[in-house]
Amino acid sequence: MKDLVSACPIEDVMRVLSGRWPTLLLYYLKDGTKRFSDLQRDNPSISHRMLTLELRKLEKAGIARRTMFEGYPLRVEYDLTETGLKLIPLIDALGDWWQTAAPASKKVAARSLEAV
Amino acid sequence: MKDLVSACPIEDVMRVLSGRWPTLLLYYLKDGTKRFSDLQRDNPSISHRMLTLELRKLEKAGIARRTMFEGYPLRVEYDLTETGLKLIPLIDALGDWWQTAAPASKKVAARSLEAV
DNA sequence: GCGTGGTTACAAAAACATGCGTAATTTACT
DNA sequence: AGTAAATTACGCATGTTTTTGTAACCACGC
Repeated sequence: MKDLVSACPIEDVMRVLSGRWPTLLLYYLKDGTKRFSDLQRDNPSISHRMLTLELRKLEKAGIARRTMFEGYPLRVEYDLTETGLKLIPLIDALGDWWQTAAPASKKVAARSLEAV
Repeated sequence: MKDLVSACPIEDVMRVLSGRWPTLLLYYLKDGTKRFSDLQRDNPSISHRMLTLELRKLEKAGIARRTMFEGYPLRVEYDLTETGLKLIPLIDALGDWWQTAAPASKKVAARSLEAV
């Protein structure tokens, strides 16, 4: 039986941020409150199933907040918590690091291809 | 292995850092040069195969450097590149963020995420 | 035959996609 | 007026694909 909360905080962080979607969603949510359908439009390649699952994960981790409005058609809004907002500059720093550091090996080619 | 370059830098970064091992290996490599067997000892729960695969990934991403010495028994050493070293404070910042921001609710979150 | 750093083939698990169903109200069509 | 269809944010069942794990084997020199 594994440890539920690991000794290393980095392990815990990566349990939340790992994968294709979490940081991307952060990236879109930083612009402000978004509805489910907004996020779908922002990132058409995510399936609606993944979108719900990932949003729940972010919510449970205290990064995003989910607000549901009564009535039909359904309306649900998502935005970042204080904690989530603090995460943004850290994610950005990672992006910057990637772009500035060791450009040679990374920019193998200006390839178009599946842009998200 | 998938190509490391896409439209969004964050996507690229996470393609390298996602998963259980990359950041952990970073964490151990930051202490200095390590041999394959050192890393195995540092983190006994990683499988032999995963360790080689992850190390190759870090190498390919320009984060770690692999130095092989001729002769037997084989000797291979790993350490961080300049680029890799620059990544360390960013990873640390993520760890700090996790610990400082709403610590109580997160330990709960980490637990419930496992259940999912 | 042990220890080193690997590889290969195969199995298991996790991540992710696809398509259908649901709700109450509004719009559109006949 | 009456019916059909669209809307929204999901849940569920069932794929497919990707990642990770297991185990065995290789090379070599001592």
